[in-house]
Amino acid sequence: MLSEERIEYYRNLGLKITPQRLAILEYLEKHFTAHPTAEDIYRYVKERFPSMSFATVYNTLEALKERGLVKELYIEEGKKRFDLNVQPHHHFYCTSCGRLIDLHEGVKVEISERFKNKLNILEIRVFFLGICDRCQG
Amino acid sequence: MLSEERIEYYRNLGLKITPQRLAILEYLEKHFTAHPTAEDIYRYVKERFPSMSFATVYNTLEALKERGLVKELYIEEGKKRFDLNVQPHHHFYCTSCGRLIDLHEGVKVEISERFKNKLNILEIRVFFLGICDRCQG
DNA sequence: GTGTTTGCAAAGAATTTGCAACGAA
DNA sequence: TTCGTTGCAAATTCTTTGCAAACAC
Repeated sequence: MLSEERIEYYRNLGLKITPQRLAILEYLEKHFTAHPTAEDIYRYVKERFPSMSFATVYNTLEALKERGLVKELYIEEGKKRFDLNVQPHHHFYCTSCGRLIDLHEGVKVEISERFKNKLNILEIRVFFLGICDRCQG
Repeated sequence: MLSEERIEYYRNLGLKITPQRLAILEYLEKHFTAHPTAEDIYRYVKERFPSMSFATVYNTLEALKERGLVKELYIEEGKKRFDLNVQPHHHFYCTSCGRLIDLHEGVKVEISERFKNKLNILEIRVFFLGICDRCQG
């Protein structure tokens, strides 16, 4: 359940707040680090809104993306994942279970002066592949 | 045109060398850093083999992947790109022109002990987004 | 009331699969 | 000869689009 302030926040960004959008936003806020696919969101929201269609999921996510509220990710699969966390951060992907883990600190990237001068780097994403703690031994 | 040694190398990996596969391998070797999509490869090879189908492109790439000769990449789009360069390296993606540039050196990643202990990291991929030299100014 | 959103169905893009004919070794 | 490959077409998966009815504001 989103607070009135939260709803107002989204409304002030120019989003018309429909019940469907509320449900999608609730899902995203509740599963902040889950990197859901459109399918994940659809399945969840469909329970409360049986008439919900994929078009609405994609429309809403597109509207959120335009306002900088979500980021699209393509991770080792031919489908989008949506990340409500738009703060720069990195990801660890478990090749065993497919889990995607956010890494906010403990990662530092150094770049040579040559690249810094040649390329205008706006964002750095580090993607780790390996076996997560749960899948080990 | 692939050399006999090169062809023998592929054959020794258990690949049956058909003319179609030769054309695909030639394309990949000639465009080593191009990160082509299946479509790119298809278009090129179709010129010499008008009967070429996407199924053959995908089949061949799958066979190459199984032998560790290509890597699949998903970069900011819902389609695969194929990288013949399987040596660990990083990528710069130009958000202006879509060009993907290989970075082999000048990039260093430091990880905290905590992550190193918790997660079994097998591969690190750094993905830079920004404006490439050609698109600046 | 106005303009946006919803949701259906259809279209589109990328990839995969089934299978008969073919061809490399 | 044998078994893997080719290539067509159909199926699948994911995403987008057109449009009339519904709804937020």
